[in-house]
This record gives sequence, structure tokens and C-alpha cells, in this order.
Amino acid sequence: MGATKTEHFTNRQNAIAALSKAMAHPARVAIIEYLLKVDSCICGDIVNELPLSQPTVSQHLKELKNAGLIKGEIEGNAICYCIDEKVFQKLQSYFSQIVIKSENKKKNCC
Amino acid sequence: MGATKTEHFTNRQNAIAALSKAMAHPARVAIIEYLLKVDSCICGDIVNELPLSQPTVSQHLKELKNAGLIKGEIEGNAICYCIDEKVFQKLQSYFSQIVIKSENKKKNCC
DNA sequence: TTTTTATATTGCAATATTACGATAAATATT
DNA sequence: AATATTTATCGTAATATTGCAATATAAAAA
Repeated sequence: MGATKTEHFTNRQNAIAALSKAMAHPARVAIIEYLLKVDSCICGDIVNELPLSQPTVSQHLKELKNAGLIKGEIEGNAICYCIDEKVFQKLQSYFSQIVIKSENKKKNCC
Repeated sequence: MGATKTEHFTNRQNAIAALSKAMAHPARVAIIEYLLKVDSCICGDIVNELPLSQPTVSQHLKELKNAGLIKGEIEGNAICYCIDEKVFQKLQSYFSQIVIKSENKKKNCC
């Protein structure tokens, strides 16, 4: 055992879980916030910004990219990473729906 | 190695990561959606609803509860679980801010 | 071409998560 | 009291994540 049983859940449920997982580490949250803060996103500076080694940061960037939260474009010998809004919109609207549905249900319990 | 270095990040970053982590498994997403769907939330039925054993479901419920996404109240020999809106509001507004800030930044790159 | 700079990959150790059988605990029913 | 029902906990195996040193890759600068 030990592996998540994704096949038993809907695509949508797996998708939300995967996006959430990408945000489930403070370093990745910090990376997203840094990308938002800086005007440009020429971004090797992320390594200097975080208390983590270069390979570790690279790995976190890879996960964010796989999840679709950021995109990266080669820019000379550096890489320009930046946020992909669309996916954050998905998360925002998903949680917004939860809040709305939850409010419309006041409340037989708790 | 292997442990997340939470001490190097802000409380806010760790908090968002912790909430995201609670939603980072499809079973927990499914639990939240089930709690939203049913009118009441007298909820041992969650075990029947999911393709997972009772101890596994209990463990997922525990994590959701620790993260503050649900609350549980003893109701006879069963337990009534239900959603705690406040925390979903936090998530929603956090991602909403990301989308807004990201839109106001069109865009020197990518 | 050699060297520097920037990023990615590999390999590995430490730790965390996921899942479940067995069992415990606690209330409800008989 | 004995039994059934409901949920939690323990123990443990399988797998995943985190982090870094070492190394690879690839473009830029010298």
C-alpha cells in the first residue's frame, strides 16, 4: 500500500487534489508570492530568495510547472518563470463554490 | 533530510501550505464534496461513499479536522461532521488575490 | 576554445503519507 | 449484562516527498 488510489476518484477531484498538492509546500507558496512581487519574472533570483539549495528550488519549480501553476521560457542561459493565471482561477472558483454552497445550507447541525 | 523546513517561511505561507495539503488528496476532496451534497451531515456514510477502508477514511477525516476544514460533533454513538466555511473563505480569498495581482501585471514576459 | 553562469538531473538519506488489518473505546440495542 | 454499531487508534508495509551534494548540460562571456 501507500500509493494514492486516484483511479477511484473523478478527474475533477484528482485535478483539484493535484493543484492543491502543488501549493502544499511553503517553499512553493513562497515561490508563487515572489513571482507575483517582482515586476519582471527573470527569475534565477528565486534561489537567492529562498533558504534552500539550488537543486531543491529547481525541483519545486518543476512541480509547480508540472501542475501548470507556472510556465518557464528559456531566455538566454537563464529561464524566465511566471505565473499562469488560468489555473489559479480554477482554484479560486472551486473554493468560491464551496463557500457559496456551504452558505446556502444553514444548517441542520454543528 | 526529508522534513519540510517550515521554520524558514512565514506563518502565512505555512498556513496556506497546510490548508492546501489538506486538500491535496482526492479522497479528502471527495469527502468535502460529499459533505456539501448531503443536506444533513450525519456522516458515517462517508465510509460507504468512498472506495477506502474505514480506518483510512477516519484518518483522512482527522487530517481535515486538524487543518480546520471540517468540524465534528458527537451525536449518540455516531459523529456529525461538517464543513467549516471560514477556512475555505481564506483559501478562496488567497487565490482570488493571486488572480487579481497577476492580472494587474500584464506583462513583461512569457 | 576555455571559463563562467544558470539551470537541470541523478543518487541517496531522512522523513512523511497512504492504506489497511487488527483491535480498542464508547454508546446503543437487545 | 451481552451484543451490535460506530468511530478511533495502533502497527506496519508500500510508496512519495523533501533536501542536498555531486554532476551534467547548455548558453554567455572571456
